[in-house]
Amino acid sequence: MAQFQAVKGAKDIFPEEVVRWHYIEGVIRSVTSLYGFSEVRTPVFEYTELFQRGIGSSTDIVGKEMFTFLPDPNGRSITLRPEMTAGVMRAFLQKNPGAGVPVHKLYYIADLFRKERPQAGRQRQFTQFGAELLGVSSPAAVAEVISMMMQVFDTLGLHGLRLRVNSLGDHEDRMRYREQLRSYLEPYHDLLDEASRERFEKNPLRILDSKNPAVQEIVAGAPKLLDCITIEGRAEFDRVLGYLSDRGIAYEVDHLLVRGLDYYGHTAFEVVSAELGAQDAIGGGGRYDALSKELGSNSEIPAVGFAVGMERLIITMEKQGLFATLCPHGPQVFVVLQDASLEDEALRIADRLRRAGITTETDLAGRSMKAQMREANRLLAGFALFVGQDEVASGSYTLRNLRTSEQLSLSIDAIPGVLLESSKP
RNA sequence: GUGAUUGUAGCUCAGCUGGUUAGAGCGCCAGGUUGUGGCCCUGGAGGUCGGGGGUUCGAGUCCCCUCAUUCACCCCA
Repeated sequence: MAQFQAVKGAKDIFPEEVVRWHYIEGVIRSVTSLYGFSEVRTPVFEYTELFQRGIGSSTDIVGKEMFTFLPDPNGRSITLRPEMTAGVMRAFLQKNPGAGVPVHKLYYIADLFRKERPQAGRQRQFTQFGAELLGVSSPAAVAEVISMMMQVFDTLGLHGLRLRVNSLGDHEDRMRYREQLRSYLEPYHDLLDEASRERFEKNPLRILDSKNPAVQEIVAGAPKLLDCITIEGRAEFDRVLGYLSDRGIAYEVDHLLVRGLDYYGHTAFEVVSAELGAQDAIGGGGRYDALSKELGSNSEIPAVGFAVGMERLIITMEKQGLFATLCPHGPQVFVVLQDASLEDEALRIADRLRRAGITTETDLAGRSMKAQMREANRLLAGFALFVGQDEVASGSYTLRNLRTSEQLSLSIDAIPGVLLESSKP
């Protein structure tokens, strides 16, 4: 047992896996650029009030999951970001104070921190890929954002994901619905579990997405949030659905979908993967028109966005065998030296090959030739180049093709050409 | 925060109702091939059995505490 291990809920990512991240990040960068989104990077910490105001102090995230600290005795409380939307909006408002807001399209791939108990698909430090469309939140804008998210999944080859959408209406709609839901649940009050009873007082909407089967049964007959929405709101939601159908994006309207963050309103959505176990949401998002004012802007900036959990994405892709094509490639050549006295010569040759643009490795540990050859094989090197007394004396080096086992004797000057030629597809 | 689970070699794991020097596979190193890999054969190195305490003639095995892991609740990506 090592004396130190990674902090609970934090993971090391080694090269074999980093390859996967690079691949996914590449797809994200290309798809987002197709939609005209540009990357934004914001600080990993923010003043704590930003999250209290933005996410809402009644949420679990703010209530009990934040890594918060005081930088110095008289300083302001600071928190490691538990999500990106509040920070991106803050950055945007800081850069564009009070300006008439044109459309801005931003995306990010960022590390976040939440002090939860780790479990499958949940870590204390995790990464989200997300996008924020600021300045419009029209049905077309909502559809655009959902469409981009789905295109990323699609390009990665994911299948069997379910997109659930719902409309949370505006604030008044929700207040109205809240009362309807309360009066519906009233007679069942004693049948509800403890958590649901508490929500009955504080935030009855959260009872809708309870995992407790008994509660789900009760909730199944509850009035629908969608039915409390104004005609205009309902029409907008239908237009979003129309755009999705139009683009061939499958969805299901889920009346029980309520997102946990306070700033969401109107359209909300979530994508779940059957491969994930209990934490099955791979991504989610919605409209958050109210956030800008909550953060002190004097004009409301309509906005839509989503976030996708990178680790959950990777788990799902792994389960679906989508990394199979990602084959590792070794160095083009491994320089094998006969004995330690030739180290200088071997390093000179390696240096020369690298300057010629050839990926080259050599033994740095003074190991036997057999061990060096095994290493070359393990690394998936294309060739082995032998550096021995004979070669140095004659100036003619032995180059062995490790795939075909063919060997050639070549002058150093001829080697780069042969290697470059052989690595062409 | 709550519940359960697991913790033996670098890795994946065996170790029956407590009984002498703790095992396997893979990996690693060396040799079989004194200048050559992948397959095969032989040998070798490597373990405070998570940590602490207790019961016992005797504990990897039983009890308590503790730390860590994993999964679930909660919540969310």
